[in-house]
Amino acid sequence: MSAPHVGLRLYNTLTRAKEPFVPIDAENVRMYVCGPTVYDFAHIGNARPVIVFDVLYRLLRHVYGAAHVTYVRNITDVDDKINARAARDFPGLPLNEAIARVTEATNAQFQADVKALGCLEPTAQPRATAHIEAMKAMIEKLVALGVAYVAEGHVLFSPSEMNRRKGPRPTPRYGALSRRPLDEMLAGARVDVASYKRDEMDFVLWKPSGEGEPGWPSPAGIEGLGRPGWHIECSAMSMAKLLEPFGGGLSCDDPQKNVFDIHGGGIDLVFPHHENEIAQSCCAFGTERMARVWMHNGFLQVEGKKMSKSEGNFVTINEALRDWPGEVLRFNMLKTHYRQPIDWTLRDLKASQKSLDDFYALAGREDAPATPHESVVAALSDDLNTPKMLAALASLRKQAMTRGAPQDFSALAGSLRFLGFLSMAAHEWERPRDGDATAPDEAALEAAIERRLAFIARKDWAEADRIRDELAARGIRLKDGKDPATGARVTTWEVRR
RNA sequence: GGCCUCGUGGCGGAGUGGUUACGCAGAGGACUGCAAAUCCUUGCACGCCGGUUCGAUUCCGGCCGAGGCCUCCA
Repeated sequence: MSAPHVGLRLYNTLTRAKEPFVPIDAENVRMYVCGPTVYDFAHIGNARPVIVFDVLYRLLRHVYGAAHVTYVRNITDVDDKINARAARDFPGLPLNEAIARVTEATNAQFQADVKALGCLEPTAQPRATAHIEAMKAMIEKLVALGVAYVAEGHVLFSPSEMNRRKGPRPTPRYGALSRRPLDEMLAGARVDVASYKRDEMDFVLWKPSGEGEPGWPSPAGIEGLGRPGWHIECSAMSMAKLLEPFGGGLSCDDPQKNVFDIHGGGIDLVFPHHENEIAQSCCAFGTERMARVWMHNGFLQVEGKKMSKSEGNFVTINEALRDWPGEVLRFNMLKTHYRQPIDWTLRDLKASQKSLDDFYALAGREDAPATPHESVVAALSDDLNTPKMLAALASLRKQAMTRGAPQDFSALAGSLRFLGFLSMAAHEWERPRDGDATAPDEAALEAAIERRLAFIARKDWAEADRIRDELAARGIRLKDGKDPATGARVTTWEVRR
């Protein structure tokens, strides 16, 4: 493995402070990020954590070695929203089949979307439906410990019971992550007051499935079929992928083995989802923490407004990819620090496109390995400061441009590749993408350029400009350059967005 | 009501107790038949009021303002 890295600092929501990152085991750095619920197209807001934690994944691989980082991003494929969607879209099919259609199609779309955004595949992408047994085992453990109880076919977790416990090992206070005292939550609670709950704040670990709902045999003590609550899914899947393969798990008494390094997600998940995950996992394992570092990305607005279907500014990744190369969306996302709110605007997208055009033109032909310059690593090591990283890239660009210096853009190219950019060949980037209705006939275009150059040679400016104007009307901009050796005019073109 | 984040130049967005990133846009220049592109140069800021300090945009307090979460949500 590479040398221990002392510079990485990450903001930890648990402590509300930037802290030096020290992995539990530098040979096995482990990160879990809450993934999508696959019931509909992912929107551009969903893309933010995917891109942000992809950058962190790349950084961790760089620091600790690619073979020493495990990145898990789950797929939630059991959820009442999925059921509703399946019933709506496939009314004629048996529900289980309809659900399978919805989750398969949505997941395939999601995978294609995030790949287009330049994201590496996580080490594992566990599906909830493949980990029902782990969830049940965890639920049974929580019931046995007395922090969860069975009522009317449900299993409920009791935060107040958790806070009453004084075991040999301290568990965190419920509410420690979101910093809200339990009694205050109760006072202002706007949660379902269901008859089977002992307490308003109790949340569901397992619920019974009625006719026409997906179901699995219930945990011990409950008859019939049921399905898991949302929160237990992540506790079980992180256990299955980040604890058990490394010697931890429900049968392991060593608390040290039942904590992983980083847990990420959107800031809206802090409460209740992550609070509940912590409650479940820490009680089940008798640990003080579920993960050492909790990271949360800020929200995204579109043109200054909260994205919503009623506002009509709801943008799916898929739609955005029709208008922009994935790398432009990725670049645009990284212009803002991940904890800040980001305003997604057309204006910024255009600027991002321009920046990438520039990078491709300068460094797109370099075949440098995907190794980041130290200045890029330094910027990212400061809590993923991507704006500072962009300044570092600008500096690399400037250094290479400096008059008299060799035109070596390999540091820039290597850094961009490391960050998931420059994945296309430069000439591919400059050409319109497949399916673009405005894609010109390149042969005809080259011929027109030749004709124009001929007119220029005769100083027939009127005819030469006429050709340029005609092309411009079709959205094609000509750029005249000089061959550095001969001084001859060299004309290139680009499609204006 | 509770918890949290943030207020930096036309815009985006870093950072710092004193020499004020970076990008886009703007201005001037070079180049060009004219443009575009490219290159060079360049103007513009730290919400308000106090305090600490030799000195604060940077630390502390207050105020004003914006946003988020507390319900499914990235």
